[in-house]
Amino acid sequence: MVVDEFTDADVDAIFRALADSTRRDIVTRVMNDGISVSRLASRYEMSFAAVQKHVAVLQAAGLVSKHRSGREQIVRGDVTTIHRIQELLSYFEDVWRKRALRMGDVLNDDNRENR
Amino acid sequence: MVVDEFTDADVDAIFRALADSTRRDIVTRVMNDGISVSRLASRYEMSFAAVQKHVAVLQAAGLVSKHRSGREQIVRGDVTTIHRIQELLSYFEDVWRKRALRMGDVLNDDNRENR
DNA sequence: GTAATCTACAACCAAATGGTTGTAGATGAA
DNA sequence: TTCATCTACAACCATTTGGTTGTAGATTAC
Repeated sequence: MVVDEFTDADVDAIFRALADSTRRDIVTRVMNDGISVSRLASRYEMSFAAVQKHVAVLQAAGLVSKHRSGREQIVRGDVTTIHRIQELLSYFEDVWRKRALRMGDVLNDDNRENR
Repeated sequence: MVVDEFTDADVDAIFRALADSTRRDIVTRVMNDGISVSRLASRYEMSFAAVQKHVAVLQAAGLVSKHRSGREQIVRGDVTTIHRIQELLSYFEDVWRKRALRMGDVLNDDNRENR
């Protein structure tokens, strides 16, 4: 596991969920305020069922949650998980940056400045 | 596209490449110093060809590069792309954190047109 | 030279993915 | 009640993914 709270499978699911532009779009859309699945679906050129599946993938990854409101199902960004994912992304930034720096130490200055 | 330099397909490939614990492990391993594909393969319980494919996925996403050294192929973290990906991850952190702001401005490029 | 090692790549396979259509159950509106 | 809307979910399909084995080409070691 990478960060305390996440298992490898969790991280897989999160990155997997983000590896689709429609799903990335959905996540940012529902961060403002909740949007019903049907309203969401009307904005994409695919079937309602397809959007339903995308939402399910995001939900399984913990990026969004759903709650009923009458006959509608409201999708919204799951703030707590989003925050944990921010930490996850920061973690990877850290690992890469530190490792890259360590590699820079090994190399000479010319190589460092080549970028 | 989400960040200037990346197309949607680029971002797809990057997140997709990271959605596998073996590949995440490879990325962090080769950040220190380059490792040959065979040496890399010896550390995982899968065939050489399988590791070869994982490296190919990472390479296609721009996360690592390969260069020949004799009969070996050395895999190393592509520092410039890694840096751009750090910016990408920061971008998503920003978008999510500032979710109270108008979303249309932030993600217009990523949007399909509504009807 | 021959043998061992490293890589590339094709062919194949099972499972997952991303889409579709169709059917059925709740719920709200008239 | 009746009808329209929203959702859930199954079945199906094509493509991709992640793995395998096998073969062949370079390169190094002896």
